[in-house]
Amino acid sequence: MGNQKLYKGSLQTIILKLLAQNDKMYGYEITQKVKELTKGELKITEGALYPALHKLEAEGMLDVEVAKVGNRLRKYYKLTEHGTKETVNKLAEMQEFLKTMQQLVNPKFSLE
Amino acid sequence: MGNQKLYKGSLQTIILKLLAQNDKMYGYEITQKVKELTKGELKITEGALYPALHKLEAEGMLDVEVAKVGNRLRKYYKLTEHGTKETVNKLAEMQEFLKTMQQLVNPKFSLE
DNA sequence: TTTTATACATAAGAAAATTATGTATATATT
DNA sequence: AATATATACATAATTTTCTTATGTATAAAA
Repeated sequence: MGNQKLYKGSLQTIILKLLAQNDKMYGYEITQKVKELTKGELKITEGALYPALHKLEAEGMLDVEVAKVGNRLRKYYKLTEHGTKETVNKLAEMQEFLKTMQQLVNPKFSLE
Repeated sequence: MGNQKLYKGSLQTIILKLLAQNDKMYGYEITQKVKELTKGELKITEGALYPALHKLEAEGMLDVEVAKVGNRLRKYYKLTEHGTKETVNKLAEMQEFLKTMQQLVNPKFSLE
């Protein structure tokens, strides 16, 4: 996990993708889900997550719904219509980025 | 090219990889090579490149050799022994990052 | 002759994270 | 019963890494 800094710039896309496949999620749940899906490779910190969620909400990509579970509160986030459209774009951009980087760092490329 | 910010954090690795396969290169050459290899997808700006080269040099990853071509100067950079070792690590980290991100954003993943 | 390309560099500012800190409840461990 | 860990939110200070703007200078092309 010395590659945490490579994830810089991809947090928004990760959040949007998770919400696209899970309908609604709350912050803490997102951190746990990412840890699980990446087998501990990526640990989203609260200092990164919450500001990112607030920003996505401010941009109209997410709607919030506060729920009380026991005596503790949760903020459930879900994609707005706009957010759903943007998710498609962000995922396409991510795929292109991954493809380009793969070509750049692929050992085979040195044989050209 | 709305995905320039996804490249944040990967510049060092890109530079090292290019130097691993080209022995020695100068700054401007690197910007052109990246533009060519990525078909214009990624344009490295001077404001990002030169500080990055200076940092790699300060860290003992690169050696510099100044050359005069015509009346203009070039600074050729090449990997040090330490830089060569670090390149291997950085490339491994990059591969792991790409693999993880691929899994995270892969549409198929939503079928689990 | 004026624009574009080559070739370096740095400074100001923005974006996105890390690290540290804070509050509070719930559960597990000793 | 006491303490540590997990759950759940949040923000502030700082750092990293970039973009944008600016500067200098030579060479080639329009």
